[in-house]
Amino acid sequence: MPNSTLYNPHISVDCVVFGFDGEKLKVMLIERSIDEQNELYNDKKLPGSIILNDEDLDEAASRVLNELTGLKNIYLSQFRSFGSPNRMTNPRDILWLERTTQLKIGRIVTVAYVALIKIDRKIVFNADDYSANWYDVSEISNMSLAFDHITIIEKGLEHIRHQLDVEPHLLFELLPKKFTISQLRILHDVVHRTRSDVRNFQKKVAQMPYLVMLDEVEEGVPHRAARLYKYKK
Amino acid sequence: MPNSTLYNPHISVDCVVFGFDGEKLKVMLIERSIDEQNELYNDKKLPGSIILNDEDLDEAASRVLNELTGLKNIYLSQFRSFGSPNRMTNPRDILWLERTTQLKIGRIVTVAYVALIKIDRKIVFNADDYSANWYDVSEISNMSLAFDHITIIEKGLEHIRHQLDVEPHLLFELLPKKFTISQLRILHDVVHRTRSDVRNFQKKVAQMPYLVMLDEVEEGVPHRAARLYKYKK
DNA sequence: ACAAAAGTGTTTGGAGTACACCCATGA
DNA sequence: TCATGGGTGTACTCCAAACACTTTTGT
Repeated sequence: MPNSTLYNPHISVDCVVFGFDGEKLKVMLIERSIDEQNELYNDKKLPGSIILNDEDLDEAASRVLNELTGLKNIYLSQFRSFGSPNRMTNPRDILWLERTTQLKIGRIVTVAYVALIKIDRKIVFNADDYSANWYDVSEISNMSLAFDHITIIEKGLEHIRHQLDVEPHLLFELLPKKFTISQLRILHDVVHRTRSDVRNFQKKVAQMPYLVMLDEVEEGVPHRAARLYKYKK
Repeated sequence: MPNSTLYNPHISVDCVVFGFDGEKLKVMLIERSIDEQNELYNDKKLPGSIILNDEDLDEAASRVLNELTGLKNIYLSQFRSFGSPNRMTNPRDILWLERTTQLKIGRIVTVAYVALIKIDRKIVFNADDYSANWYDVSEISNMSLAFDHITIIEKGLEHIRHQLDVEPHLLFELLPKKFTISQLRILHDVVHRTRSDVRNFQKKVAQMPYLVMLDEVEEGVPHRAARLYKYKK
């Protein structure tokens, strides 16, 4: 549990963790339960934490992801900070914060990150006192989330879309190690909200030096098996 | 002077303010003098401030710019936060902070903004206890700046270059209300570090719906006067 | 044999790039 | 009249987009 000499209770990090299940773009959220006058209230929040006193922001975000998933070397990129005084106005959020941190909390400015992870990695959700799940990004706007986390997810989505325009190879962070061109195309279309032509896509992909064709095909599909590829450096 | 009930001494904003003098891209820096054991030490810093307790981050950045220049409606965009514990390790910076704020200071996380302003606006630098000047961005790397402000400027420059790729009309924030195509081209080339062809540039510019030709030409030039344009919405 | 997705070329239009000369003005 | 920058058109290349049929494999 947080301790006031270790933690800096004025600054936090939050991670918008994206994944791809083969069809939809997903975000990882943590279930939160608050006992409020004997009523149990459930909602969701982003993975995050207030920072440690001797910790850099990037380190804090890595720590959060590692504590959550057990993974290291996840693509992680800071995209924006949120510090409006009204992000702390919901009494439920204040109550939850003071209970979980055991600290007196004023305004917290949060530094937001996006992370990209391969959903197929066997993720060990550290489920002692919470559980985490994947949700469609399209469902988020109807959900009940803590603080201003809906806004943070929306901005994170915008950011990663821009970033994927600039650095298309980041798509590979979301795919399994071995993948088919269809999977890559579907992912590309999901993030760019387009429907690209199969032939033109093959052409474009053929010019990517970092995409290497393997001597393997997919297995267990009820039709012609597609060739597998991997991302090289 | 800051007062601990008004100010939040854990979070600050810093502004990387860009301007264009017709030839070079400039950054605004504030002169700082520190009296250190009877030696006067001079260096420079970005305009910035710790935030007020009830103030949003964007508001704090606007306030800083307004206090500095007297202007409102300046283009301002948050681009990154800096919170490494070592940004506060120079004893000169700590000394300066505690003297100017009269507060006990631990680590400060700063939220950095870029701003674009028209250098021709008659800026009233609020020069009671400091003075501000424009410096070539190319000179910055050899200068002595407070905290991690060199890094912040470099990242701000990267950010605004990207942003100008995405939103080319932001260039007009740096030009006077009325300008020539040459001025626009030179500015474009300075920020993109290119040398574009005059004819091709005219062609490109002719397709910008928001660029309107005026019935005026520049004055006082020792050669054929160029047509003036303005930026419309 | 059939259902389902894999894989494969050509044409066309628009955008970017390269390139050189005459024009208007002030000194 | 000369020096200085202003203003203009054409040809080529390359990339993006549109578009339909044959192949492979499992059931």
